[in-house]
Amino acid sequence: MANSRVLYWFRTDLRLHDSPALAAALDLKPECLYCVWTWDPHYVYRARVGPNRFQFLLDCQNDLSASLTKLNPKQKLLLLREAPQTLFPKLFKAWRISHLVFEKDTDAYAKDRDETVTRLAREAGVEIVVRMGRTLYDPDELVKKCKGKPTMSVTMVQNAGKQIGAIPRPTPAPTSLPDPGDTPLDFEQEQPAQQPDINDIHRNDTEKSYSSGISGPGSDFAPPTLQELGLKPATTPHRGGETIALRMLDSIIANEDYTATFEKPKTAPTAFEPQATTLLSPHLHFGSLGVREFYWRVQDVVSAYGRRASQPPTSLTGQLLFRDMYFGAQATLGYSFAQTYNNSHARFIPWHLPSHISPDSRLITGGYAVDSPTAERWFQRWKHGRTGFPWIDALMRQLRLEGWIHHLGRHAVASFLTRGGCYVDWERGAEVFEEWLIDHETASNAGNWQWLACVAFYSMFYRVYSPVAFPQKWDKEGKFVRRYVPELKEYPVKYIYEPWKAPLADQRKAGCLVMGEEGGTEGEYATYPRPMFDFAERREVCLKAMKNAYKVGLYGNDPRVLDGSWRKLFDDAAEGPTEGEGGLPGATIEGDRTEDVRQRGDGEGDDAKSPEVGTRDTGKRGLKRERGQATLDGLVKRKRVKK
DNA sequence: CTAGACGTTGTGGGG
DNA sequence: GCCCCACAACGTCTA
Repeated sequence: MANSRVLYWFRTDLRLHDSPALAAALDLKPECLYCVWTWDPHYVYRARVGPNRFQFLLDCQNDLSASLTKLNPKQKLLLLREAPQTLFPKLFKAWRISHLVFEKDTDAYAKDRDETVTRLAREAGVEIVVRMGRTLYDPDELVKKCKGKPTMSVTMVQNAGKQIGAIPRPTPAPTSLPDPGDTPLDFEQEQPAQQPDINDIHRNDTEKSYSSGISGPGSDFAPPTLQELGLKPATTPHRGGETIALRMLDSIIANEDYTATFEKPKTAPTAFEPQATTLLSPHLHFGSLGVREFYWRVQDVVSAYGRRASQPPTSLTGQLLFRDMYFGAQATLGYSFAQTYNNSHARFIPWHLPSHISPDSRLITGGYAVDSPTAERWFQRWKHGRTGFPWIDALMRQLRLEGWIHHLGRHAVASFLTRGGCYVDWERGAEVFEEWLIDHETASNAGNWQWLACVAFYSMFYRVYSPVAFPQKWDKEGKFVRRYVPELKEYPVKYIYEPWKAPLADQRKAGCLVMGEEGGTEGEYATYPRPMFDFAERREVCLKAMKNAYKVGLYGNDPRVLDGSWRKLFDDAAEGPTEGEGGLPGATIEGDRTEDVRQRGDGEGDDAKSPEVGTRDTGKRGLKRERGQATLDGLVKRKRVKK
């Protein structure tokens, strides 16, 4: 379209190849093209994002910006430091935008945000172009073909997919780009409120990404640095960016046997350097790899390979179907997909450490009730890799350090925290994964936690993962444990998964004594914690409790769950906070927390203590899932900064 | 409607 | 390495 001035809004599509939305933008034959990222306070302060995932995002942005410049020296990614909801009306005018183009996003917050932006664009007379490119199928279409029901099995996705038709081939990356127009900033920056800042546990300095105007400290629209965000250094070896993603995909595809015969359950969660799976998940999350590019590159190898190729759901393309399944479920259920409360498809189980619920929004707040000091201690020891079970601790330490663990490793730690050990609410575990995973995707994370906790998607709760037996399927010698729990490096193979069974003489010889809860040193020896419970005993307790909760048969939207009267259906002595009769699942609601336990940060010694029974909160009343535009407005300070 | 097979990824024992 | 079974037993999908 002649004379069109197009604003291309990058979000979770940080790539040039396989982007239907970018192709649509270029189809407009724009007179000028602005490539924009809006630096959203929702992500900076109100979502759980550790330094590793932030680094991955910045990698993706910097790589994309360089690629844009390669196609046209005048182009780059223009990072604008303001929430899109407040920025766009000003920007549309200042840059005389005629079209706004972006990729469709069905995440709950993204839907709210995009509805607002769409309304603002309409009011400004800006035309909107939206294309789907994030999943194999448009989640809304999937759901429509399922008669409005959430996609709760891969079979449903496959059947719906057949009706929708073939998955489109990827669109090629552009080979040239029009110039951007001028970028005047003759308007004021609306600064967000820094509080609540649920990421402050990851900062060792002040967060400054909004304090130097819309175009940043160099006035050049460059992405910020971790230092500007006040974040501690990243520790992951996994780096982001489309260039890396495409190189990784090339090397996977080059190995035809691996690509065509991949079977997820047979890959080793204990493998490191190299890992057994593709490591492409964070690239799919940020969009530095196009999902249809991945699908078709694999599918072409599979088609040529013949009968010996593996099939969905275990094959590589099968993994993508699971991703679509979770997106389809989330698209139907919205914010409540990420919690049990008010979720029609999640089973209600009276877990320990239940979430606080905001009575107005019916959404979890980010805080939780400490119904049992023991469960809280278990949770903290789990989070920081000091359970005394080397397999679990190695995984949790790898997760914290590198931001990625193998899918089956995620199974092991999730089963252990919930139905197969601690009987702690899966929402606690999901929050830790959200904080630390570089590939965190709300739909997949919530869905997989529901799967492992046996509250949805999966129900064979009697299949419990053993922290001792499971890893031995792949790693008899315990190489993985020795890598991530180095204090056990010299332990005999016989005791590597059960160090508490090693005779004292062997412990001394290995230079590490099994004692206490913390780990540390004792004289000349290192120490490793005793196991925090007898696993066989906890397995029995959990099985009995799960069986009972299944028999009671409540779902998250049952009136008795909503009003707290579910307790009448459980024996007072049953596992979990089942005593008494009244109150919401979390036993506390907003404004009712006399014994608020504040988060003590992420440092050493922040766990393994025993807080009093009471409540625990992020200290900043999360509100993470509660924010529509109305509440977002409330969080935006009206302080204006002249640029 | 029912019956039976199946469900990406359990464990422990046996062949 | 592969298969089978018992354990005690869930929901979904298909015939």
